[in-house]
Amino acid sequence: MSIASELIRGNTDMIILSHLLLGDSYGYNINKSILLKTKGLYELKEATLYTAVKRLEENGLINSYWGDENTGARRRYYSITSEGRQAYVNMLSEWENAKNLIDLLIKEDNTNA
Amino acid sequence: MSIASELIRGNTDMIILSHLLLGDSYGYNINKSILLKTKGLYELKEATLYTAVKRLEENGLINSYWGDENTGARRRYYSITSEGRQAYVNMLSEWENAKNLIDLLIKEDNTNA
DNA sequence: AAATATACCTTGACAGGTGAGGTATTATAT
DNA sequence: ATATAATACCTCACCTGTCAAGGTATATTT
Repeated sequence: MSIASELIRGNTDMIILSHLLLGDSYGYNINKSILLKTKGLYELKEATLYTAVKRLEENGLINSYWGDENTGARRRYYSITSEGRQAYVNMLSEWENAKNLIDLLIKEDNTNA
Repeated sequence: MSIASELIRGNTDMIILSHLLLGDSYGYNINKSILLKTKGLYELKEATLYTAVKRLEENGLINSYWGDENTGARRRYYSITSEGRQAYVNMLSEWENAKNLIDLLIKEDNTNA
């Protein structure tokens, strides 16, 4: 696992939920979107992505349904639930707290014991 | 594991190295210092701490030696190596990148596909 | 006909974190 | 005196999220 992944670990669910706030989407598209937004700097590995959406659905944060494409490969679409929206708000808050905590712990002006 | 811990995961080494930049220290003190700096909001679990310093030493980022206390329990002191200093700089940079990447991915103004 | 892109999924292994357990010394409260 | 708490170290089995490697299937491009 790359260093970046090791640090992004634990934020996968929040990232996926954030994407679904904009509208229903499917796995492949979620990943392409991440790749686009980060200009190729980051993408979820497929196994990570499908593990995550499975976990999110089991936890009631998203629902899924098969799309009715006439052409191309079938797609499983995901939509965020109201529990998912609430969980997302909490995750955002936790993420802000974690950032602040870590930054506090690596600050230089330690009037330290 | 608390939610905060899941997000702080992967930053343990950086946090410990940051503390050792201020001078040699020992496990128990590192943890008390973290508790102080965060005003009780966060502390490393003992198992996490001792796993981390073992890993750091195996990787050559810190050295250790037994203190010569006349009283109280024995203490194993740790000092950061030059490799450790270099690794710390890299970790700081990785952390900034990870923060930016995650924040980018949860930003609201997604002109999104 | 072969390669690439789209699109899904599972399994085994790995790494960091942690609960629960252990050892030993010293200080404090009962 | 003695029990409790604080200081200080350590290990092991387990959990969780990640991911390499494998698989299936359709459509498009070379």
